[in-house]
Amino acid sequence: MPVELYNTLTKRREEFKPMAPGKVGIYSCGPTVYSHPHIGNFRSFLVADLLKRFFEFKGLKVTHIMNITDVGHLVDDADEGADKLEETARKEKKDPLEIARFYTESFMTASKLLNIKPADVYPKATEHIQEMIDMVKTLVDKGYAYVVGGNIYYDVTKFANYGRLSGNTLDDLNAGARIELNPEKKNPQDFALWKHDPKHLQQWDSPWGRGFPGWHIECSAMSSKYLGAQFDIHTGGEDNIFPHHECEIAQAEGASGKKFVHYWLHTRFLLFDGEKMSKSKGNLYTIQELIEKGFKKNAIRYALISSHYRQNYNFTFDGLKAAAQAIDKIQQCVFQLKDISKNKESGQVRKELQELSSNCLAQFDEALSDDLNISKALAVCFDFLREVNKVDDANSTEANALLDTIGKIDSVLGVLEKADEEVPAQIIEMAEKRKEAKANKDWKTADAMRDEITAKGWILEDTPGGGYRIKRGGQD
RNA sequence: GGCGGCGUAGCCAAGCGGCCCAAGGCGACGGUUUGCAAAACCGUUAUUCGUGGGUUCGAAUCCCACCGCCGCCUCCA
Repeated sequence: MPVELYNTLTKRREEFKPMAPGKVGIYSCGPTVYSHPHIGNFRSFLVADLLKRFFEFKGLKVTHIMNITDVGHLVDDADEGADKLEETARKEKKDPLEIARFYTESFMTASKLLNIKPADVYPKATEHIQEMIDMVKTLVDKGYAYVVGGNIYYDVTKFANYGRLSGNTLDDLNAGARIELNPEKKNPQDFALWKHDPKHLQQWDSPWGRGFPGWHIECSAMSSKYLGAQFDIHTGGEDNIFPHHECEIAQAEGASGKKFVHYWLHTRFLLFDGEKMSKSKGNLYTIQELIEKGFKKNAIRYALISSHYRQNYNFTFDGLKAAAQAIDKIQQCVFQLKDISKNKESGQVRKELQELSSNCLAQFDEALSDDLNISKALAVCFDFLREVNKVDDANSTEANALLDTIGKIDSVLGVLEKADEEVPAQIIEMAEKRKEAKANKDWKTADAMRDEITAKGWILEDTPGGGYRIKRGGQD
């Protein structure tokens, strides 16, 4: 089944053809580590994760690179030299690298909580200064860039395709006229490749004196290093389209003379309660904060991946609760199947169940192949679950086969708990007491036990065979 | 000012010319089941897709206008 993806570069859906058969190279714009990444950042990272897991589901070998920006981006294009990382460093009176390390750790922790598969390499900008200098040198040598004092600028008029990704033209950009004129630049749209500013905390030696790299060069340099001058897919948030990715293309293609990236995927912004997320509105939640509020980590993951990546998703606490319910629906089915798998005889897998599984997987594949149509894919998943729940005479072999199918789906979704949650001995004791009371038809004691378990934050459900399932209580 | 996206049930969200009197999830209501619950299953919950026109044998899907929301053009996933 061929995969179709919407390519920002061509502004249409295209069949995905990897450069090397069976292999995919993906570069994702990662976090700038001057603060805790929030749910919006993670939506974009989760889209990359979903894409990667889906390719792996289809049997492709994925090489995934995600950069860690530990050199701050400039706040503006004027010569102020203040950047976010530096700002935080000055405010917290810490070394920029110390800040970067702290927030990188925060990012990694949250990624793990969200069950994001680690990238193969997380290159740090500060560890690739030499690669950036080399690329800048090439651009100067080839005439794409010019030196003014200790600063290097990219001359956008030298790169014919500048604006192709974003749809901007130089004329339109000039009409925007929100750019402060910098007398050093030949054209207002020229962007910095290397900057000189003695006030800057992070400085490196270069052929043009001490300074620091411009905003965009790190991604061009690092992606080329780890994936080659040409690679398959580049992902990021919609805000990256311009100027960041536009400039990346100009740099990489200027330096190599080859087409840089074949497919550009951009994730649309997340809204919170219908509003743009921003610091002033106080709705920039981090993953850790949501977990502290009592929401489950897999519900956060589900909520963030459950709508199409090219659509604004309105993130709400109610949505998070709905997500938790949806996951429990899957989890419940898994629980029943495991129960059957343990307690029933083995046997043949009926043809109709084989077909149920293979149809489900084929439709799931088809849905995601359709530009990652996750809504359709989830619908397939729940339709399958309904059919499975109707089967009341499965043998253990069949249960295992169905579990295997759910496992394959979850290898992409990544929302199921790997192991059954550790239930405290005290709770199990109460559940056993209830079981005994039930056997004696002592409903009063049985109900009291169940209430007590509920009060302790757990939920006890009876199963038809006289057994029970204990699960974590809801959030809030 | 330039470029782009969106508006589908109480909420989230597919569908993008006939299979649609429109998937799926959450919620609600009724039923089966259960000691009672929960879960599961069955059924109900949009004859209608922001509004008004048009094209077409046929439109949620195409065109036009209008209204509303959002994003980018400036650090931002």
